[in-house]
Amino acid sequence: MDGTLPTPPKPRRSRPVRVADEIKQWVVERDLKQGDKLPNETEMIDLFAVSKGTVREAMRILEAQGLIVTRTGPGGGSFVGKVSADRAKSLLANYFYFQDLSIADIYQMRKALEPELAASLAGRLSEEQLDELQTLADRFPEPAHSAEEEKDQHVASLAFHARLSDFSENRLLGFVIAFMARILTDLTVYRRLYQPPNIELWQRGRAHQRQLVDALRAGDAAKARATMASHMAGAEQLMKAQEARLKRQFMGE
Amino acid sequence: MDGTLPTPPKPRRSRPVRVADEIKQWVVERDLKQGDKLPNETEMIDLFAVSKGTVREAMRILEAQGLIVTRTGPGGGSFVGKVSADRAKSLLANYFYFQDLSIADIYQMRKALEPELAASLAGRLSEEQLDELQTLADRFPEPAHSAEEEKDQHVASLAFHARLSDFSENRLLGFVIAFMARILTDLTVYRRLYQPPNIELWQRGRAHQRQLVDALRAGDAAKARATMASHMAGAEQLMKAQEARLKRQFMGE
DNA sequence: TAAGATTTGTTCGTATGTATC
DNA sequence: GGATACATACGAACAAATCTT
Repeated sequence: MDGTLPTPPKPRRSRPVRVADEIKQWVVERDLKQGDKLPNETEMIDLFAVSKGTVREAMRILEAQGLIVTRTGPGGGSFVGKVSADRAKSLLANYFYFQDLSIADIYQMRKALEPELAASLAGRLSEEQLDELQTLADRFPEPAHSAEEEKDQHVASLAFHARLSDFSENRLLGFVIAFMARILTDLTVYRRLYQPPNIELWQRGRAHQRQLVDALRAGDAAKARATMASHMAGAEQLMKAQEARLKRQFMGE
Repeated sequence: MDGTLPTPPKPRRSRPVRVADEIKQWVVERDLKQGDKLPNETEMIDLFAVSKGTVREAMRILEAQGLIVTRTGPGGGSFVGKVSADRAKSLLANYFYFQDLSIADIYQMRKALEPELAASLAGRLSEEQLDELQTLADRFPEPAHSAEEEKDQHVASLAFHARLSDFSENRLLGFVIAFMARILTDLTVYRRLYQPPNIELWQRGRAHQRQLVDALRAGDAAKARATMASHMAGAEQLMKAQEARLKRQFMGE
């Protein structure tokens, strides 16, 4: 039976896409590392037996994924490039653009992860790193006078968390936390949140950040975790008051 | 002062990249949704005053990010496309290809997130969903007889977690958990892990999965969380025995 | 089944831009 | 500044896929 295939749903990948895959494979087979040079256009044309236009489209595909970079001129060409954290966040943001994320969803994650991060960093940061965090936490010592200033304070607070995530040795944990900070920052910047700022909660949040730096300095993992957990609970309250679905934006780059 | 700009370090984005950005903006301005049609090639050429090749390269960039899909023929053209979870995972995997992730890193995350997922699903799954999980958990009732079978069991176990993550209403939480399951699956498939399988730990893990389904069915969030936490601790032990850096592969699609 | 229409897919030739020497 | 080695961009032609009649 079934002598004829029922034409399986074959999306028929175009030639540039196939060539892009072949190039990837070519790179993997040769175990090329970041910075290594790929064949130039004319060599690619011979290698994969396609025209220049097709090669170029394939290169754009790889470039869009951050896998290669290209330079013109002598000594130029295409090179294996390391995908940057920033680009990875952008590509991921494109996905969540189509999802229906709520503030509550993000804070469910933050409550689970940020205390973990805090605990794992206790006693492992250098003086410089601690000082930098201290500086970030000490910005905006005065209560906000305007909605605009309120917004700046919130962005600064998120920057504190993003910086903290940079210090994590666990790249996955750090990335996810930084990604959430970015989403919340975009949300804060693009929207006019904060009609009725809750001064008291903000003050407590800032106090938490300072306490956290102290705990990190003292190497007290348990206290760092508890402080962060408390901080997250407060921040969540603050955000939930402004319950909003995340802005759908065709984000880029 | 500064009558002349000091020519900031401008990487000079190529024309296709700029056009891709313009198209994105064009789409956002018109608030196009998934499935909406974009102008065809010739219209794009007029619209952005570039050649056909440039338009096509720009389209490839957007396509590589999953933002558009393209079909040939009458009624064909380019359409706004929803970024699939699978593609998002692939793009993210490209980033972590260049990072140095350890088993311990992933399990630090799993221990924090999977119990949270379990708790949030308690009492919220349909009979069908619970039965499906039960079926997944009941596969491989016999202890593994070979390393190959051992591997299959591990992959099946990860499939259980991946399926569980699909049911989460928190898309971010679900995505991150599914992503980790995928990384671990790839790791298991591509590597010959499991020389000395620990039968007892595996049995306990399978028992945990069944207990978890029971707790979910009973709507007992606390028990679901505790069971999952215990399960993660066991799985971590099992994996750490095979401490390995994650395979570096130029992953794709 | 077949022909025609529509739209993307692919190639080639040529010219221009850019960075290095 | 000129030569060189690359990528970049354009335009015209043709091929392939797919829908309609």
